[in-house]
Amino acid sequence: MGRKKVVMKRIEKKSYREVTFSKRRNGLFKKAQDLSILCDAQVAILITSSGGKLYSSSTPDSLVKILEHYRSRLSEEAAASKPDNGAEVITCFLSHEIVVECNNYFCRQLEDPDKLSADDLVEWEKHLVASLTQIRHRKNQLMLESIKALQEKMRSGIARVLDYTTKLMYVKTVCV
Amino acid sequence: MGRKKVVMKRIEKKSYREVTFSKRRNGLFKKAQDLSILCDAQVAILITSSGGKLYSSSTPDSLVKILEHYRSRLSEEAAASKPDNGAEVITCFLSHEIVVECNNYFCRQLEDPDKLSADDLVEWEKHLVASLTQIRHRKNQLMLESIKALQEKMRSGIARVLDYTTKLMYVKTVCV
DNA sequence: AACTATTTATAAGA
DNA sequence: TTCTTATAAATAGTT
Repeated sequence: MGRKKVVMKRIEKKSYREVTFSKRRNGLFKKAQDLSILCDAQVAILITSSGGKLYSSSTPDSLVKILEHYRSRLSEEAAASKPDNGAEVITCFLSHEIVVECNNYFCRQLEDPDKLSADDLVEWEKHLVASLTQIRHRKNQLMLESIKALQEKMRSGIARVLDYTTKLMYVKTVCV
Repeated sequence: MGRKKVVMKRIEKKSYREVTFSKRRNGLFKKAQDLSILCDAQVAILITSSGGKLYSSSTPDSLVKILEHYRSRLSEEAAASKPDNGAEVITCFLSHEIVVECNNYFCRQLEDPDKLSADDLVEWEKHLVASLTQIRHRKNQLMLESIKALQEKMRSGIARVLDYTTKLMYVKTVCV
């Protein structure tokens, strides 16, 4: 959008590059805000210039909120019986599992590069979705088991103490 | 840019809103990429739709770095005052982003199969390993914290019971 | 998912 | 730097 069509390539001259950076950065932020208003979405943009300066279109809080939202969605299935740090732990575990699968898949592709077709990508997507479902299911199972085990531990621990106490009190009562 | 000038206000009709969201989201991502190429900048965008779906785009391999940078700043600022939820949130997001990048990477390879060189693969592997290490580290940290918290809970629970028992026994002893 | 009339963004010039 | 303006690019409404 200008007097001439721009070639998509790094602008070599520093002063031109900086002017364009400033203009387009503002344009991007404006478009982000429009999108946010029109479509009722939350948008966060982070930019680092080649000089290392950091620009952001949203307040730090809003970025955290967006990420927070994402996290709560990830662990929403566990929301009902959420222990202190359990959700975070298992969320990270889940991510770990995906990374491992990702890695394995990549290694398999390496062995046979011809296999990297569109059909394979579709399969890969299916695979990811299936894995996610499976992992979420397992995550829930593990969390519930973990919670039950801990509850049981606490209950039996306290029961033992109470039992001991009762006996002790009985003895005391009888003997005193 | 269209048949009519748009009023800057939430689009009420859901189907229109979704179409506009999709169009403008793509537009925003494209502009981000253009900015990145022309001005040699790193750009990361995070969007959550009103439906709660998460979208993100970033210049290759940069979102992780940008978020990492952001996270370290967040931790510095929050270190003195409040416990840092942002770090955890972003750690989880990082994991998500790895999956997205994996996907994106595959897509990029598809477009230009010649690019699938040994060097690229080595770089990618390094990247994955680094992410994995980071996530494992965080996972361990969180698990340890979780275990400590639970141990503390059990200890204090049993301590309360013992304390109560001691008092009860004292009363019994005194009164009987 | 395409198309196209318009609006919007912006490259170059002042 | 900021403004102006010709033109490229994005997209709202339509098909």
